[in-house]
Amino acid sequence: MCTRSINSCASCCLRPICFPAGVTRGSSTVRRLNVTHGHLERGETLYVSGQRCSALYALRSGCVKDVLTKRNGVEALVQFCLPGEAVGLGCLAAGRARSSVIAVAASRYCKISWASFQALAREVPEVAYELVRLLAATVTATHELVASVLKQEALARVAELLLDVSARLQRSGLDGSHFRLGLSRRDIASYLGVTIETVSRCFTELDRRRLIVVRGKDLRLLRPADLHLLVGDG
Amino acid sequence: MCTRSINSCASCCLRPICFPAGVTRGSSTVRRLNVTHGHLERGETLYVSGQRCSALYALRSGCVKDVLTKRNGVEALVQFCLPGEAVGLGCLAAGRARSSVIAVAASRYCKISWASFQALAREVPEVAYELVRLLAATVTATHELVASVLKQEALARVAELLLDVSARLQRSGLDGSHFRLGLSRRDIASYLGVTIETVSRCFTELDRRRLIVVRGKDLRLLRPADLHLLVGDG
DNA sequence: CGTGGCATTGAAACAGTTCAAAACGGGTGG
DNA sequence: CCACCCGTTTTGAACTGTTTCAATGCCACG
Repeated sequence: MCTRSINSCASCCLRPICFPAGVTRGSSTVRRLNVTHGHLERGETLYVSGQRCSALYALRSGCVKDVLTKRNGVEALVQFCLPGEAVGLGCLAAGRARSSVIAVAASRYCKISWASFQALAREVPEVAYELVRLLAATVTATHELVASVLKQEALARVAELLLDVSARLQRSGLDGSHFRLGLSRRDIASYLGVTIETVSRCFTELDRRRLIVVRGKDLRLLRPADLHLLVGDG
Repeated sequence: MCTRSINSCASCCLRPICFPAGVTRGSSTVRRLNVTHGHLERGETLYVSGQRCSALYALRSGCVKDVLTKRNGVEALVQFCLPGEAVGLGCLAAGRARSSVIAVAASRYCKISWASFQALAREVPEVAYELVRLLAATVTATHELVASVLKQEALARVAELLLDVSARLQRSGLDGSHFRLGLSRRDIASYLGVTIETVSRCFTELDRRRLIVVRGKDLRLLRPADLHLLVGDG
């Protein structure tokens, strides 16, 4: 991941919004959404916590992380996005971002302003329902991942993360068995709730067991079935 | 909590949907939503995983838990709802529930079918945006709680849970400093990703430190400020 | 008044953290 | 193009918190 790119809207999760099913007006709906494009270099931010922000973003390529800073200054990586995925839907809650979105690799994205979205939704109610569906899916996906991660040991947490990334890449039509994970060990550690040393040891152990091949950030899943076994997905 | 009840729609999180701001048609909108009521005895289910289900639910009283069962049979409590909160919004993603909702105390609820919701949303687009807002708020709240819980030790996790419950009860106009937590130790342990023994020891320890008073499921928060200190909300 | 589920407590085993040091890797400047 | 340097990653060893296993206590219910 994070080096790959989706090359069409076909596998983008905002597709149901840009190209609502049953609306045969061709590209007229997407044109009315005023989709703008942008790109971020590694380390640049899409928006930062506290900033006014109401828009839909979809990642076209690269990888961004969603970082939450607590009052005591502790940072936590709460989410990361791969090509084809929606970014930072949480900011729709208050119109003000509660977390910062930072590129961990050079990235390109699409942006739909909330005003444009509303304008289209007024004429085509289905697009609003699609957004509801997308958000609900985000909720369930988060719940499932958390439930899995929270009650497993470190090795299984790392395996879970890899399988999650793999499945998400495949959903976007990318290679799920061999990818570059832009997140640093620190990012992964924060996301999984363990220390960077533990993450490193887990990668080493999974490699030693021949379940994956680790070469820095380049990863190859050798035996996904055994990884699933490890995380208890039987 | 869980014995209390909200006695009006004023503090219900579906209020913006049932009574959209700016719509002065009085109760006509809520009437068109065909809100139905129901109640559950302790242990009864609102719906179970796999069941067709597309509706908005709001809890009026009691307490329900949202349980996710993995393929290997392991269950995880991914969420629980207090009076005034929306239940199981995740099922809107696929129209089929991926988790089961079970009452941990006798509960009453309101139900709005998806069809009724759509019918109203077609005329009053704002209600769709309100649902989007509600879902987005769920996403951020989940992220914040997970980020907090995942990287803290057991004692802080329990403290975090208590503060979360307290804040949510207050948001619904209920007493946030003295409540009955319907969840069993097993439920809490599952939710926090620790064992029941650890949960028990944490309650004992918080009681010993005079931060809370524990009498079974009846809890009293004595020094919320110190609890916040403990979880790093300084 | 027993019975069974739930909660608490204790002691030993273990996984993960912490602290410290060495190895690696990517970028810069000579 | 190589040497150097900084930040990141890996590895090691001691320590800490959590789990595990086992026993006891408690309360509701039949």
